[in-house]
Amino acid sequence: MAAKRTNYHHGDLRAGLVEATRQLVEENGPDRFSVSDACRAAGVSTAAPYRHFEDRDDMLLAVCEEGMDRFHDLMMEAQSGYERGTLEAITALGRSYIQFATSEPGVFRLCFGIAREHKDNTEMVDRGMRNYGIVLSQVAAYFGKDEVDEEVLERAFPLWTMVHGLSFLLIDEKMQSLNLDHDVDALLRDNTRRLLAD
Amino acid sequence: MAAKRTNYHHGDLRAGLVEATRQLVEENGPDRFSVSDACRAAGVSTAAPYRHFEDRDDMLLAVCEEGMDRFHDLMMEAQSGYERGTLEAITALGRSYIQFATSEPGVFRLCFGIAREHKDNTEMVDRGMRNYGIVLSQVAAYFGKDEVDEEVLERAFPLWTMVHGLSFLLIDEKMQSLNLDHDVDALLRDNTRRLLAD
DNA sequence: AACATATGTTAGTGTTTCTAACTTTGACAA
DNA sequence: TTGTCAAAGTTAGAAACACTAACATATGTT
Repeated sequence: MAAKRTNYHHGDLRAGLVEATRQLVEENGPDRFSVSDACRAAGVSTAAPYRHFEDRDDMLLAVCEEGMDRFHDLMMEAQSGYERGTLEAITALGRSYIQFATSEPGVFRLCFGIAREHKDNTEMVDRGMRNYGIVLSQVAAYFGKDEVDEEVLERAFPLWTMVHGLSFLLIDEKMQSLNLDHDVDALLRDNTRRLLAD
Repeated sequence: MAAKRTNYHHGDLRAGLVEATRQLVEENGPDRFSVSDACRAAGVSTAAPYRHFEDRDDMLLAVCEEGMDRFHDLMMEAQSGYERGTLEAITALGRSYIQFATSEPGVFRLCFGIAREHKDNTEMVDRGMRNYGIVLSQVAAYFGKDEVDEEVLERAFPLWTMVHGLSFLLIDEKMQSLNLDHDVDALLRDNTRRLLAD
C-alpha cells in the first residue's frame, strides 16, 4: 500500500492523504484513525500532512466533504430512473441512503454520526442542505407542489428519520445481534408508504 | 473534581472510574475520552484502572452496560403511566428513547453508535434484547396478541428505526444546522401512528 | 540564472495507552 | 495478636501518537 516514491514531491499529496484517510476510516472506523497510518499509506513523513491540513480532524473533515458529494451523486443517480414525485422515486432515494451507509459505513458515520463540528462548518451544512433538498423536492412533487412549503417539510422529515435510523441499525448490526430477520427493501418500501400516507 | 484522597485504597475505585468515565464521555464525547482524564478525575495514578478494566474500551463498555440498565428503567417508568398496548403507551416508549438520547447523548452514542464490539458481547446483547423486548411486548398487546410472533416483529421494527433515527438527528443537531423547525413530540406521535396504521 | 514559495524532511516535545516491578493495606488463619 | 497473602494501589518506562520548529529541496516566475 505504501507507494514508495522516488520524487521529493508527491504530486498531489492532499488527494493521496484524503484517499488514504478514507480507506483507513473504512478499515478501522473513524475513531481508530491515526494520522501516522495515513502517512505510512501515502509514503510520506508524519509531518507532511500539516502542509495540507490543519490537524487530524481536518483530514477527517475532507473525507466527509468528499463523501457528501459522492452521496449526492448516488442520490441523483438513484432518482433518475423513476418518475418525479412518485412513491418509487422517493423509495429509491431512501434505498440510496441505505446503500451509502452500508457500502461505506466508516464515511457514513463520519458524515452523520460525529456531528460536533459540522454544525458550524458551512462546507458541510451546504452539502447537507443540498442533499436533503433532493428529498424535499421529490416530496413536494409527490404532494403536487412545485415549491417546498411547510407541509412538505413536515412530511419529508419523518422519511429522513426512518432511513437514518435504519441505516444505523444496519451498520451497527443490531438485527444480527438481536437475531432479527427483516427484508430491508420491503421495510423501506412499506415504511415510506406508511409515513407518506394519511 | 479530583477528590484527593488520604487512603492508599480508594474504596470502590471501579465505580468511581465508571462514573468519571461517564461524565467525561458526556463532556467531551466518546472519542475524546482518555483514561488519563478519568484517572485525574478519580484522583488515582494512570495505572490504577488496569486493576479493574482490561483496557480503555472496557471502561467505555462498563459505562455502556450501566447506561443500558438506566435506559431500561426509563422505559419501564415511561410505560407505567399508560394502558398496556395503547398507542399512547407505545408513543411514551419512543419518547423515553429520545429522552435518553438527548439527555445523555454521549452514553447514547456509546450504547447505539459504536457497535463494533457489542455485537459479540453477551452482556450488551442481553441488555439490548431486554430493552427491545419492552417494545415488542407493547406492540404485541397493541395487535391483541399475548406473544411476540412474526407480525409483531415486523410491525415493531419500523418504530425502532424511526425513534433511533430521530434521536441521532436530534443529538447531531441536524435540525438546527439545516434550519428545520419540527415539534419533536408531535413528530413522534404522528410517525408512531402512521407506522402502526394499515 | 536567481529567487521566493510551496512542499517535503528530520528531530524533537508532550501526551497517550498499557506493562512491569514494586508497595501498601486489609483480611484471615494460626 | 500476629504473620502471610492477595488485592489494589504506586512509580517508571516503552511504544505510539499528534503536532511543531527548523531545515531541505524542488518549482515556477522574472
